[in-house]
Amino acid sequence: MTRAPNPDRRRDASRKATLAAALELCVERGYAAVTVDAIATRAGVSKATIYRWWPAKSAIVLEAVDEAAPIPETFPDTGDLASDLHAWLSGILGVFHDPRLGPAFTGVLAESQLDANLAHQLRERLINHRVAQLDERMTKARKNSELAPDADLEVALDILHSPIYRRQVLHYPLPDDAYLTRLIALVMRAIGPTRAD
Amino acid sequence: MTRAPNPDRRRDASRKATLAAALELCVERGYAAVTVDAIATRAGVSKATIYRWWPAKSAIVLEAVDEAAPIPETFPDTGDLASDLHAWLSGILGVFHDPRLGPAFTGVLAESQLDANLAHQLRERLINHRVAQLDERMTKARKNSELAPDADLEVALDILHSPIYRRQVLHYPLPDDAYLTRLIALVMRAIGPTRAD
Amino acid sequence: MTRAPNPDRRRDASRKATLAAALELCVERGYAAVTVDAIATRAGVSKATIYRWWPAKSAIVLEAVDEAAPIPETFPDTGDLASDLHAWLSGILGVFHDPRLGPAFTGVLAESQLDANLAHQLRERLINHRVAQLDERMTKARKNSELAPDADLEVALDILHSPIYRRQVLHYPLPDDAYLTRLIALVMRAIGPTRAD
Amino acid sequence: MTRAPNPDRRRDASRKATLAAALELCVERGYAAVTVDAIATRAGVSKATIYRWWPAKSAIVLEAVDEAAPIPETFPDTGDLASDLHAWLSGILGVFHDPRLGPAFTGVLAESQLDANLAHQLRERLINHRVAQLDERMTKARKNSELAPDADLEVALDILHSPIYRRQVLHYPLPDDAYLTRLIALVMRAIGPTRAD
DNA sequence: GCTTAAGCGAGACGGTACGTCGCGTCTTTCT
DNA sequence: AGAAAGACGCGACGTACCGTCTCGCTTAAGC
Repeated sequence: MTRAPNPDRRRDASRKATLAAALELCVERGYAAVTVDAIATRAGVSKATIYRWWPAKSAIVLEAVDEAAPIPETFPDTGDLASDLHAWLSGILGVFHDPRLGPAFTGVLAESQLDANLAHQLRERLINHRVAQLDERMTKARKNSELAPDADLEVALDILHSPIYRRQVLHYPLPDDAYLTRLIALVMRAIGPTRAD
Repeated sequence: MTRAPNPDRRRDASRKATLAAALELCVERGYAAVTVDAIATRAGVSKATIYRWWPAKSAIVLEAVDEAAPIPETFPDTGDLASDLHAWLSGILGVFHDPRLGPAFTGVLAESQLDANLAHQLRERLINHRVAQLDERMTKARKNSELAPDADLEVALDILHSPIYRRQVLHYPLPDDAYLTRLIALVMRAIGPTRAD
Repeated sequence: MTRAPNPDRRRDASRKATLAAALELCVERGYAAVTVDAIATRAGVSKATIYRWWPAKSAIVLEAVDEAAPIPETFPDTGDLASDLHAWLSGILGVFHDPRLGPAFTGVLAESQLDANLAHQLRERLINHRVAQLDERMTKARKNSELAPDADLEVALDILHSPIYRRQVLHYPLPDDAYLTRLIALVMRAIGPTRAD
Repeated sequence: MTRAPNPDRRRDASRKATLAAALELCVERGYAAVTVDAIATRAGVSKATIYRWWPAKSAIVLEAVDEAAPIPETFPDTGDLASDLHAWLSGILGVFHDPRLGPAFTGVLAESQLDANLAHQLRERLINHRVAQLDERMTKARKNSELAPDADLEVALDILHSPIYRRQVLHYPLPDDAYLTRLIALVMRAIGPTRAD
């Protein structure tokens, strides 16, 4: 039984070096080809130290992505919902296209599918609070009559995000701006303010 | 260079045993924990034979899923588009819930995300022709004024499928019937013929 | 370069606890399975402290054995050389059979074989002065005509001790009393005074 | 549970390369500093293969020494027992002094002390049958009146071998020719033909 | 009695070897 | 020639110990 280590005594330099090395290696070799050994060597950190603080490669990369992710966790609010949504979704796509984060994030996403625990971490650290913001904005919009009073926000929200994942998983090209515009248009047509004006 | 083997002399019993073993093991241990060695042992087939005919575990499982998948490749056409869509999407979800296929399919899907080639195979063998059918049905519906003449079918199609994938990847619960109903309602509101103004 | 520590300020409780822990662990797990970490934990002493005062596990155990060894460093002299030798050799065997010291001593002995420095320490601290006593006694005996005047004491001494080591190394059963008697008889026949011709 | 491998299918080249590498590395670095990894690398053999056939480094080195040991398993018989013994013991010492075998044999010997199983192997493969020969020769000599009829051969045999081990363990210089002569002289004086001629 | 420098317990760390596992290739023998 | 059996080289895994280190805390000597 290896006792739990004391986080207070953790050396932050090793932690940072590990996360940085993980991201770099994902870029250079692709997530699947990255090994914990390679991360340790690149970071100048011992494997024991890595395993002391992370259970697996996926956890390292997840934390690295979380830490390095462009922070926009607050939803834009320009008053124009459609364009706010566009900006928001563009932001999400930005992570996939980011040369430094894309390969890493893709890898974690793939592994999440086979690892319920990792998926849980991923949702907690990267997804849920951002989605909550979107939800809030939409709810407010519905109150403000920017949306139909009976708009099914839950489904709408799902719809807005989901195509990114399907395309990512099946290696279809990710949505571009034009696609986003059409997507948002379709959704607004379904849940926009009742056309009875 | 090992010459390509002659498929005519291939022993079909070995092929079937391999595919069956692959599916069983995915059920028992989960896709990630299945190894080619285990498949070979379970199937009573030599590893050399397996590698003669498949490049990797993922290819075996993909073929096994393809072969065992409930075949409904033809789109239902009851005249009621909404209910046809519901049936169709239920069918897709059936593969995920199928106790024999679910774990295997999930695994291939996950690995596809990291392997462009596998994703290509997956689309070719399991996805594209089915989507084409859906596309055809929708196009016909638009012609028949079951849908708005300017309905953005490409996006609509995407939207209908995508939530399954997002939920699958992030380990959210998969859509149930109620959700499908709401999803289809939303889409129909956007592209349905209603706009009788 | 870490400066040499000041022995005056050394905490004796830590030293004793370390030596005791080392012996206990040798008994419980066998010398080979004892680790410095385990000694430190058991003794409630930090590893830094251990390495401040000892270079390695072997040195700790050697010191522990030295300290705990039944002290009979003075050679018995009852006038009967044969029985004195018997008593003496029994004493040596006692260390091997001592439940508290045996495993530890065995371990140090084994490691000595691969570590010239440790062997040197071992001879200095545990062996040489005792052998010197035996030597002295034998020389006196030769002077007193208890032994032949031309007795080859160096070889005789060697012979008396050596079987213990050979048996120890090769895991033959250690000499028992009967064996000692025969051994001493043989030696006395070779170097005893008998040759009254 | 890894099933036992089939020795018939074993690749002899790998076996030989492993044994050779083990011996070389013992010479270059000393037994203690040799690692299984290093043996594998030097031999161009995988670690898995090594562990398939040997349980530990010590077993490899033991087998290597056994295989490479100068074969004289037959006891010389020139009619002159003393000189035969001298030749025999010189032969044993030769293994310790052999630049190719010495370090390896020393290492196995040391480790035997801590590993009853290894000691058993060592006795079986290298020691017992040779000692049996010596025993036979001595018994014959006693019958032929080259030795006293009541000579205690068991002890005598022990005595002849043992000093080598004691000196080896404690890093005293190994016996040289002069010492052997004196040792044999002493033993012969004890068990030689009764001086009443 | 106050400072200060050492010893100390705790335990994280970089390193290195361990013994195992899975991959994809190969060799042998049988059919 | 295809296949079953399974040994092999490779390389990553996750663990264990080593000996060093950094951190506060204690503790005694010198002011």
